[in-house]
Amino acid sequence: MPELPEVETVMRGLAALAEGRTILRAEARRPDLRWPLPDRFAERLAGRRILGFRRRGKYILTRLSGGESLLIHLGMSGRMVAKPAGVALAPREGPQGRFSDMRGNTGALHEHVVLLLDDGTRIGFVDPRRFGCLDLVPTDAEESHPLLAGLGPEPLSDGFTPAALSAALAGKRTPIKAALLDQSVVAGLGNIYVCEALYRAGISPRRSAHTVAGARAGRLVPAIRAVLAEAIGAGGSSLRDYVRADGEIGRFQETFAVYGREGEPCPACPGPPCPGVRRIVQAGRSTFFCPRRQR
DNA sequence: CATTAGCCCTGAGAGC
DNA sequence: TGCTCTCAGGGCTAAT
Repeated sequence: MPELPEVETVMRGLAALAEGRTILRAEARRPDLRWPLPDRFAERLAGRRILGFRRRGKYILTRLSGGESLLIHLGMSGRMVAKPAGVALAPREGPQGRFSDMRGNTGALHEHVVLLLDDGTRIGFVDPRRFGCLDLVPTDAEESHPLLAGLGPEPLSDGFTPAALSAALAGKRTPIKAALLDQSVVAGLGNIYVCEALYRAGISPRRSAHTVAGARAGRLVPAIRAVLAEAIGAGGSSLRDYVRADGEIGRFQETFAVYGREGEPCPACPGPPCPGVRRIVQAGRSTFFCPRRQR
């Protein structure tokens, strides 16, 4: 479930491995991702130099020579699995399975796209559920891409202020939980970090979005910032491995106060009268919160 | 226009 | 042991 911190971590890992390198060859093994790969995708990548990386919301933008950028979205289950130059891809156990192509290269099952770099690095886009997508976009028009055009402010940027958030929430009658998942309100939050940020800010996920203004918005903005910054700083400890050869999935849930902790004591007010962490369903998705601390 | 339900997809885990 | 069922959810489209 890559949200902003995981995408940031993956992007940094890719940058360390691939910035300045040239794509010798690309393979499109399965074009039917969330949207079909663009025409002649693999051919258009070959020979390009990788100039730099940036992140926008949950999207990675890879600036290439020739005036185009590679847009990457990891969806729900997407990973970038990299084999650094000169390192053999370690055999891997488990349900991911393995395969060998006709050249003898091995990779994980569901490896839909492969980039081969000029120093021998091999980067695979692996996405079992295929909710992710890849596209090519003119670099000078990245922000006009249909998937990026409607995104709200970056939560870690200066533009994300309590006043800006209040303005974006004004008139919205939906629960604040649903509003924060709306990428046009703020870009990059997913279910986990919305739950955690609302907990830190002491705001009920059921509260009508337009009432989050003034002091509440003043608490929520720094709460969002803090939880994202901590998650990034924690190494995306869960997902730093996503860009490693072994594709190991790290620890995840240990750092969370409420997410996935239904029935457990609230970290801030353990014991009665606090009923502990509750789970409700909003817009078809689980919300975890402390009903005593969050109002 | 605002909001919600449905859909896509596969693996993990629970229950029988 | 092995099957079936439920859940996970990002972001779109269709329906309300």
